[in-house]
Amino acid sequence: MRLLIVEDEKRLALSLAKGLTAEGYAVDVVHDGREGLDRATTEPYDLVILDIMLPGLNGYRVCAALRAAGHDVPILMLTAKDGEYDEAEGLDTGADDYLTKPFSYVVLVARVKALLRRRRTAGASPVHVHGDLKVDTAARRVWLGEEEAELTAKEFSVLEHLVLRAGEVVSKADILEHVWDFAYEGDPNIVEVYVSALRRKLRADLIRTVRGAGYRLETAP
Amino acid sequence: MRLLIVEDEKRLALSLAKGLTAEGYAVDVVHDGREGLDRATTEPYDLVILDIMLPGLNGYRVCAALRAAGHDVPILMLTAKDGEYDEAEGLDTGADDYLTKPFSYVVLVARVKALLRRRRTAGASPVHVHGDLKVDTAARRVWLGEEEAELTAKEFSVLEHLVLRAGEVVSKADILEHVWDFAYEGDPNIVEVYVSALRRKLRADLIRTVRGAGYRLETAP
DNA sequence: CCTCGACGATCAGGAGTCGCATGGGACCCA
DNA sequence: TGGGTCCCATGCGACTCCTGATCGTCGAGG
Repeated sequence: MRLLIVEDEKRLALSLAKGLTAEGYAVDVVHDGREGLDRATTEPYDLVILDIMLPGLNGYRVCAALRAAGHDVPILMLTAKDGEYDEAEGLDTGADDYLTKPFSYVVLVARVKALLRRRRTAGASPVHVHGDLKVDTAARRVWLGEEEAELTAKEFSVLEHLVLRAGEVVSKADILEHVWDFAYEGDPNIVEVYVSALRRKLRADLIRTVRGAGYRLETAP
Repeated sequence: MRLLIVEDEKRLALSLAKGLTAEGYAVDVVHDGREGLDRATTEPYDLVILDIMLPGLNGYRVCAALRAAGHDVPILMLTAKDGEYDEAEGLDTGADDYLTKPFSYVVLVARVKALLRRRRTAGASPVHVHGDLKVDTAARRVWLGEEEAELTAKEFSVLEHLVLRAGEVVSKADILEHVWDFAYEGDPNIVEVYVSALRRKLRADLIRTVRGAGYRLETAP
């Protein structure tokens, strides 16, 4: 799951990014509206956290422009508490939810999770079952049969991405784009390393290699 | 399409059942949470309409129990408008959508249809069937009858291109352009090589040669 | 009906690519 | 400072892909 934070208050942006990264999300941060719009249109984010008061292009306009361009990525607006900006206007321009500053970090995470779950296309349940594999994306826990597997954050993210598209072939480039953030420029070998780890910790035949195309999580055992 | 209604207000439950039956759905009704959970785990429903305030086991717990058991049937929650129950909590436990009482019948039907549609489009990958040939482009898998065929990346690409234009004659130049780099300058014999491989791995008469023009995937056996 | 030429099919082998495993180093957090 | 995660690099093994050559087949015209 990959998030974009568009927020010009750098301290806030940084602390959010840090916290959400710790939750296991891949997080990118930009500080003005124009760049936020560029990024959101070119990179595959699962959610955008969008401040309203921004240099360059304000949050409303970024939001409206995204919707106009046909992007339906969930957008969580951050509004100032003084009511100078209207939350209803935010929802009107196509935002999915809003949060009034100041807010607690716990609330933010809850909203983010709720939005991701609500918008998820492939079955809204946070629990995915394929054969004897069970993945709880909300709790970030994995079971193989009765046994729970201990995965690292990245391992889980890779597995999550495969599970969300179970049965389909997912290319390494696709996994890279969704699981790693913008700053990453390494080679796709890293995906192989993580798939290898998942096979070792789970079961080797769970993730099939489709040579020249990518990986596929097997649905039928 | 088979629906389960778990709702203890018998008048409401009955009127919903009647209406949805008229829409062409097969509808079962139960009046308490425990029985709802039993039914939902043992019978194959396409959607569950679940009231929150229920005798026996409340809606949240039914929903959570279903998810925990690995069922990903779409769940539409019915919540009381007084906010005594939290809609966010409903979504947290794994519901797909919620509706606040009182609601109009039209809205309910719309939501039901939307949920069923969302599920269908999400799960369905583009599968092409021609005679006993089945090609799943998302999974990159090919079956001939019951037997799955193992194709290499290039073989699959060539077949995919033919399948997308099934019944039409596709020239070798056309295949070259789409499957190979546009800059490819090798000789067209390469296409013949791959068609040959496909015939060997699938069935010889599946791909017809049209001398001087190209190849055609047979649609009728 | 036969012949010949052009087009297509098939085969095998080597070059190159792709994927896997592994170990080590950088970094972070306790 | 120590444990753990994450990323990088390397070497190996296996498979794919393409080339070129030979063989087969179709069909038009003599």
